Amino acid sequence: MIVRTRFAPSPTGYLHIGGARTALFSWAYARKHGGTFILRIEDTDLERSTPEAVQAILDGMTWLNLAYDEGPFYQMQRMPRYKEVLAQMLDAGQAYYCYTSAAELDALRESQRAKGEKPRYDGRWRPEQGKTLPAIPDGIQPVVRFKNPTDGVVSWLDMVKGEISFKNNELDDLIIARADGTPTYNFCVVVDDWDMGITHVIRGDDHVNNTPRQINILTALNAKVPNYAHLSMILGDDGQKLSKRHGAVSVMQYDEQGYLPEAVLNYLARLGWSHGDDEVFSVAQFCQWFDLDHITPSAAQFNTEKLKWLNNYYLKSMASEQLAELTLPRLLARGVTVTVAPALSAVVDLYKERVSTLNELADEATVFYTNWQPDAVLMAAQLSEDVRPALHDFAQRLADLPWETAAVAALIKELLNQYTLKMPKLAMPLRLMMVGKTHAPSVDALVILVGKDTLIQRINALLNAPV
RNA sequence: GUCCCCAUCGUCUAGAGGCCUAGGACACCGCCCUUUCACGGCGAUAACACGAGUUCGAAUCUCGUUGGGGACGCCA
Repeated sequence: MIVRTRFAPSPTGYLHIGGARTALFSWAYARKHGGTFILRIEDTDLERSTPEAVQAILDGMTWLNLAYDEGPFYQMQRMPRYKEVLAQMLDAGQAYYCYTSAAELDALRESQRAKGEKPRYDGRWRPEQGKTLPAIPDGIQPVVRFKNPTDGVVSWLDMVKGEISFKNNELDDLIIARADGTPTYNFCVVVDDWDMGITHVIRGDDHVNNTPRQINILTALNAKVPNYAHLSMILGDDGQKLSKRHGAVSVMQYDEQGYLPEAVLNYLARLGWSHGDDEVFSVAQFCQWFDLDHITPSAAQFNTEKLKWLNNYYLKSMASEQLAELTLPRLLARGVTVTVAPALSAVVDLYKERVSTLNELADEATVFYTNWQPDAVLMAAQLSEDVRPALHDFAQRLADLPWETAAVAALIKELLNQYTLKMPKLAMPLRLMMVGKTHAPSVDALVILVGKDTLIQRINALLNAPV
């Protein structure tokens, strides 16, 4: 069997983190089995679907580097096919017209709820042997309903959750075409999965309840029922459900915040799936390891701290030249241009292991390419009188020092000895001068980055400043 | 309300009846490295929701309880 999976988002918003994981798992399953991954846009809801949302989904998948082998297919472009199958089912008596108005349906549901029953269609227009149907009312466009089996059970072996079964008498005759003739979600999915030869439906577990209905329609159509794998949902950092109002951020927002796609992918892969104790792995490795047997059936809480840790890992593993290229646009976005020394790659090299996002990297780098003054209060607190002569000497001797960290370190040691100073006394004012803060990389490395002239000038300015 | 699903450290998870005195990772705490911060190294704290049953033996199987989630649209 050649594996065929699909990702089938509805274009009503951006690609959020849960959708991204569903796409990732579907994609990885196809990759693992040498199969085909299909992108299908479920845009039958004209009210809410937008071209912008389609683009946002495409952008998200591109950023994550999840390429599809077929598609994107748009359901709105498959109308003739749906109508064909609809007509066929009507002919075969597997579906029927229902003239119940929306208002009547509302009333029905309300009374059922009041009685503590599950709201469902009562089958009043369902044709049965020996049953007299109501007279067809004037002025009502009928919907088409699927004639769901009334007894027995529908069950399937879910590849994540195990056996799941529903009694058919719990299911009602769902609407498969609206009064305006357009097909509804559960029907389109069935026809598409069937036509596209989908072998594995990997989707969010909010679809578990749709599955028995889809299986029944598939069976009526004499179509092969695919395998199903229902992924549990992702909860926010606080354990709350992700929603538009609450933290359901677009994957592109992770890009904006400075996360690397490989880190997000790695994080998402480990959220609900595991391969023993492995935590950090490449996409290629993931594709080899991925399976549906090791997916947790329970919901998973998103943990930004761990994502940051992973992002830091990928950041510091990356070649500094490449990292500099990724950081440059973020500096430009801050209005910072990199036209003078030091080379951005050198700055990035020094800072990459101490930041967790590209944005933090850009923030740290800013200080090397802008004009600024160290905070006077901080400086006053760090600069003691006995350090001044040492600083003065330092500036003097910098002038013809070989420009490498070892030489700077040796010079600093020598001055400390000469003036019997402790390292922090000299290092802290220097750090403040060079990067504006005391928590910073080692002084010798910073000296090299800041540059001879700049540093000498800053030391002199400091020493000459009125106290 | 009805149906469906879920339940191991704070979080993500390992775990397929004996390898479990429950392992790893993030976070937190401590120590080491160190000129600060970070990185790195070492270490500590920390969990099988509860109750029955099956079994010589249960985190693992069954049932129940509790708790959580999802679904119940002419949305997808």
